[in-house]
Amino acid sequence: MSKSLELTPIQTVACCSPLTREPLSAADAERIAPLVKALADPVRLRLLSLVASHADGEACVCDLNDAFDLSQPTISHHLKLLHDVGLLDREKRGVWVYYRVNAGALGDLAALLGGVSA
Amino acid sequence: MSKSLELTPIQTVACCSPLTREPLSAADAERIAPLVKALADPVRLRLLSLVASHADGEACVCDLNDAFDLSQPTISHHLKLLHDVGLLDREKRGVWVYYRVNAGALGDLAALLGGVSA
DNA sequence: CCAAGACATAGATGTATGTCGATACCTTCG
DNA sequence: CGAAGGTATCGACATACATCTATGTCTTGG
Repeated sequence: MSKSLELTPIQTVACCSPLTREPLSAADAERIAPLVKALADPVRLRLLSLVASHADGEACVCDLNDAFDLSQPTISHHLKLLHDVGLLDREKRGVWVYYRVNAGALGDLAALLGGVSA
Repeated sequence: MSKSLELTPIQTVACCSPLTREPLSAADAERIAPLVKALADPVRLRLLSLVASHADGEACVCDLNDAFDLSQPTISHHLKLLHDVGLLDREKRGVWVYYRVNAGALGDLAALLGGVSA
């Protein structure tokens, strides 16, 4: 709602009215699009789903790599993208890296699309 | 509304569990991604929002063109894309073409992301 | 039936993106 | 310390995509 110095996509999504209530400003649309774009790939959809539905709500990269016929750098690239927009949180424990979903961000995005208030 | 042999993105979205409940199958992800991709553009986000929030829930292409600093074919291209995935319905009345949002499709997509039941 | 206007399609072009192999970076273990 | 394994970064490449101009199609008015 109020603009501070710079709004992250997540913050923009959380503050905006549902798409169906009032026209989205060009500036808001520019900030939200990268977040939606991060989801607009079958591999990233599955990654997010795998992490979200995994035991304890977190998944190790090693588990995720095995779920795809893709190279390790490619999976790493997709995870980084999801992390950069704020949909996945990252935590390194020892040698392994664990990802978990930012449920709030995903919920805010759903609210923006569906019109249900956050 | 039931076309049995092949599932449209919309139908896939409507039938799948929320992303956070169970891992999305590769096939489902492939069908859903185009729908999300259709939303993953600032212009299309604004188009959808403009149509949805317009009086009577529908908007003429002529109105939409004026809202952007883009050529008419470009807007037409984006509208076609949104229509092809089922997010916008199209109706020609006389010289003008009116678009309205498929609220169910948008809601189903939101449910898929947010985990709220469809 | 022809001209004008609203919208769609076609073809071209620059940029973004998904993927890979090679390699660098860490952390643990012997 | 040095090797091994897990993960990230880099550079390259092919494809996808957003945009434009030019043109086609359809409907209405004169």
